[in-house]
Amino acid sequence: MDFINELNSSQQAAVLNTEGPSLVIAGAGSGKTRVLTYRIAQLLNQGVPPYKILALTFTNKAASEMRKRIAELVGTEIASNIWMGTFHSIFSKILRFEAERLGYSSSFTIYDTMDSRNLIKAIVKELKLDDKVYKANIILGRISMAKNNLIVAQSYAQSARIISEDSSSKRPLLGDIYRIYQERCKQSDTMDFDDLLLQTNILFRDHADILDKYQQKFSHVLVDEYQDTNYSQYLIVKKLSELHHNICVVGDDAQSIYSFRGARIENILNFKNDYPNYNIYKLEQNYRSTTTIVDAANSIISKNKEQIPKRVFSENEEGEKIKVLRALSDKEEGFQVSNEIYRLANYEQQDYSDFAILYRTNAQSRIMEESLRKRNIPYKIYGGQSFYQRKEVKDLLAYFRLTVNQNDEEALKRIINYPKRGIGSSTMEKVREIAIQHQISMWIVLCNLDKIPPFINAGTISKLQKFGLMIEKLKDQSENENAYDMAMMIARSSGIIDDLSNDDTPEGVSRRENIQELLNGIKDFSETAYKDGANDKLSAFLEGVALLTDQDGEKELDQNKVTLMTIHASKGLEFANVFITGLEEGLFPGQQSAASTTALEEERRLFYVALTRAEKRAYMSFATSRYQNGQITNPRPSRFITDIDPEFLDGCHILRDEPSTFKLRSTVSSGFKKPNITLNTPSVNIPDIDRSKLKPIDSSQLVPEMVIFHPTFGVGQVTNIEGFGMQRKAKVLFKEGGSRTLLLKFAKLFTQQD
DNA sequence: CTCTTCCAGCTTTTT
DNA sequence: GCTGGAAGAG
Repeated sequence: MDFINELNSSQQAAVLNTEGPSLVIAGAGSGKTRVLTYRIAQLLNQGVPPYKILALTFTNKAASEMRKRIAELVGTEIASNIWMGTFHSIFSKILRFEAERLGYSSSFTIYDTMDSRNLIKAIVKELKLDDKVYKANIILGRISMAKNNLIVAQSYAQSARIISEDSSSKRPLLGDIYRIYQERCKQSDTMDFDDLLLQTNILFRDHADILDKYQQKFSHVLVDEYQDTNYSQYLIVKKLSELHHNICVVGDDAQSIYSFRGARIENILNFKNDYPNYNIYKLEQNYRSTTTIVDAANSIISKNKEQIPKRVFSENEEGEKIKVLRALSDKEEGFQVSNEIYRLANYEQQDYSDFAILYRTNAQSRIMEESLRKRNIPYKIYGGQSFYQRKEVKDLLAYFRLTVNQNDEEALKRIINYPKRGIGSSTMEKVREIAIQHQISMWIVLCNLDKIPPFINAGTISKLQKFGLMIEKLKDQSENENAYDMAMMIARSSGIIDDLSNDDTPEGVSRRENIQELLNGIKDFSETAYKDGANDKLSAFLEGVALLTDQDGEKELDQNKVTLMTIHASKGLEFANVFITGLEEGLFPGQQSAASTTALEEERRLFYVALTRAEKRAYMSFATSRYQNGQITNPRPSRFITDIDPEFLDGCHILRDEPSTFKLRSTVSSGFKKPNITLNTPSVNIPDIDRSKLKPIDSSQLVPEMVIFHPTFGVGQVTNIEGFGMQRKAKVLFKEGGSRTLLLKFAKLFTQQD
C-alpha cells in the first residue's frame, strides 16, 4: 500500500483505522474523496470482501467517480462488487428483492417529482377542493417532509402538531390527501423518491429477519456527505450498522446547504452522541486555495454558532486579495465580470475553463449569458432541465414504464393521448371514476371496458381498447426481446417517431435528437448487459434509468468554456477563478433567510461553499439596481461582503461609499417611480367609477394612480407601470380581489368619461 | 377534444 | 422575463 505515504497524518489515520464508528470531518479542499476511496481500498486489502462493503453517496456522479478511483487502486472487477451508489439506487435494489413483504411487486416503477405532483393535483380535483388553497407544491412538500421524518399517513392524521399546522393554514384535509396519495401509489405499484427511503425503514422495522440479513451482509458502512442526510437516511444507516458498528461517515458541517430538502445538520453534529466510542478525524489542510481565500472563508464561517470546532488552513501561497466589484445594474455586473474574464484570458493566458460564475438563483444566469455572448466568450450553463426531465424523453420513458408496469397510473395518463388518439380529459375522468368505485387501477378498467355500463360512447371505448391492446402486446414482447429492440418497437408503434418527424422547427429537431440519444443509450445498455451476461430486458434498463439524472456532464467539462452554475450546483467542484455574483441583501442572503438565524447560517454556509471553490482568485460582485421578477430593486450590498475581514479584500472602499450613493439613488428613483403596493386587502381609498360613463383607454395613456375599470376584476387603481412595448405591464390594486399585474398587450381597460 | 389566450408565480435540488 | 397551467373559445 504505497499510497499511504501520499497522505498527511490525519488523512492516514482516517484511512487506516477501519474498525468502529468514525467521523471524518473533511474541510473544503482537504482531499475527502481521496480519503474515502483509500479507506475502501484499505478495507479490501485487509481482506474484507467487496460485497460486504456498503458505500452511500447522494449523487450518481459521486458514486461513479468513487468507483472509478477505487477501480484504479484495486481493479474493475473488485470495485464493481462493492455496494456503492446513491441512497436511492441502493435501497431501491434492496426493495425490489424484498418487495413482496411490503405488498409491492419487484417490478414497481418510480414516480419522479412531476408524477407525484400530478397525482396530488388529480386527488385535489377529485375531492373537489380549492386548488388555490390546496396547492400541489405545498402538499407535496408536506408529504415529503412527513415521509422523510417517517410519519406515515396514519400518524400524520393523528399528530396534534400537524393537525394544528394544517388547520391554521386552512388545509385541514391534507392528511386525507396524504392517505389517498399513498393508497394510489400502492395501487399503481409505484414508489416516489421519498418512499424508497421510507419503505426501506418500514421494511427493516417490521421484518427483523430481513434487517438481520442486511446487518450481517454489510460489515462496513460508509456514508459520503453525511451532513446532507435526512432523518430517514440517518435511521437506515444507523440500523444497518447496529451489528458491526463499523460505520464511517464523512462530511463537513460547514458545507451543509440542503436543509430545504430535509437534510439535518444535527446528524453530523450529534454523531458523538449516537456513537459514544467513536473516533474523530479532522482533515483540516486545504490543498485547493490560497491562504487569502481560506482565511477569508474562515473569517466568515466563524460567525455561525452551531459548528464542530476545526481549523482549516492552507500552506499554499498567499495569493491575490478578493476583488469586490460594484456595478450600477445587473447588466453592468455582467459586463464587469465578462470584461475581467476577457482580460485574464487574453492578457494572462488563462483558459476559459478556469473560470466559474456562481449565482444564488438560476434567474441570474440570463444576464451573465448575454454579456458573455457580447464578448464572444464561450460558456456552458449547468443546471436547468436535465436530459431525463425533457418532455419527449419522459414521454418515451412513460411508455417503457407502462410496458413494465401497467398499473403505473401517471405513466398511463401521460401517454394515453400522446400522440393524439382522441382520448381526452373527460374520458379519463370517467375511467378514473369507475376505478374509484371498484377500487381498482385505471388499467384494470381499460381491460374490462366490455363489462362496464355505457358511460362512455362506443367510439371512445374502441379507442381505449386499441390503446390497451397495444400496451398488452408490448408487454408480452418485452419478456423476450432485449431493451433496445423493445425501445425501437415502442418508439415506432406508439407513433412518437412519426409525431416528431413532422416538426422541423429547431425545437422539433432537438426533440428528435434527444429521443435518438435515449435510444443510443439503451442500445449501449443492451449490448453491455448481453456481453456481461446480465439482464438486458427493458425492465432492467428502466430500473437503472429511473434514478438517473445528468450523466453527460463529463464530456462537456473538458471543453474550454466558462462555467455558469448556481452555488448549490458548484459544491464539490473547483476553479482557478471564481466570481460570486449578486451579493446583495434580499438576493444573497435571500429575502426569506433574513428572518431566522438558522436560515441565515445556512446562507452563510452557502457563501462559504462558493468562496472555497476558488483556487487562485475570487471575486465578489454586487449591483445597486437589479431587475427581480420584472421589478426594479435597489438592493444594498450583502452582509457577506462586509462581514469578511477587510484585510482580505481589494476594493472594499466602494462599500464605504455605498450608504450615500444608495441614499442618493433611491431618492432619485422615487422621484419618477411610485413604490410598489402589494397589499392583498382592498383599499377603501380607491374612488369609485360611474360604470355608465366608461370609455376604453389605450395602454399608452395609462399613468400611476389612475382609476380604471377591468371587465373581469372591476374598479381598481393603477399603482405601477413598467416595461415597454409588448412587455408593458400595469400593477393594479382592485377594490375587490387585491393587487394584480396586467399585461397591457392583452388587458382591455376602461376609464370614466369626463 | 383541441387550441388559444391570459395570466400568475418566482430560492436552492437530488433522487 | 419566462413558463406552465387554467379557462374559455372554436
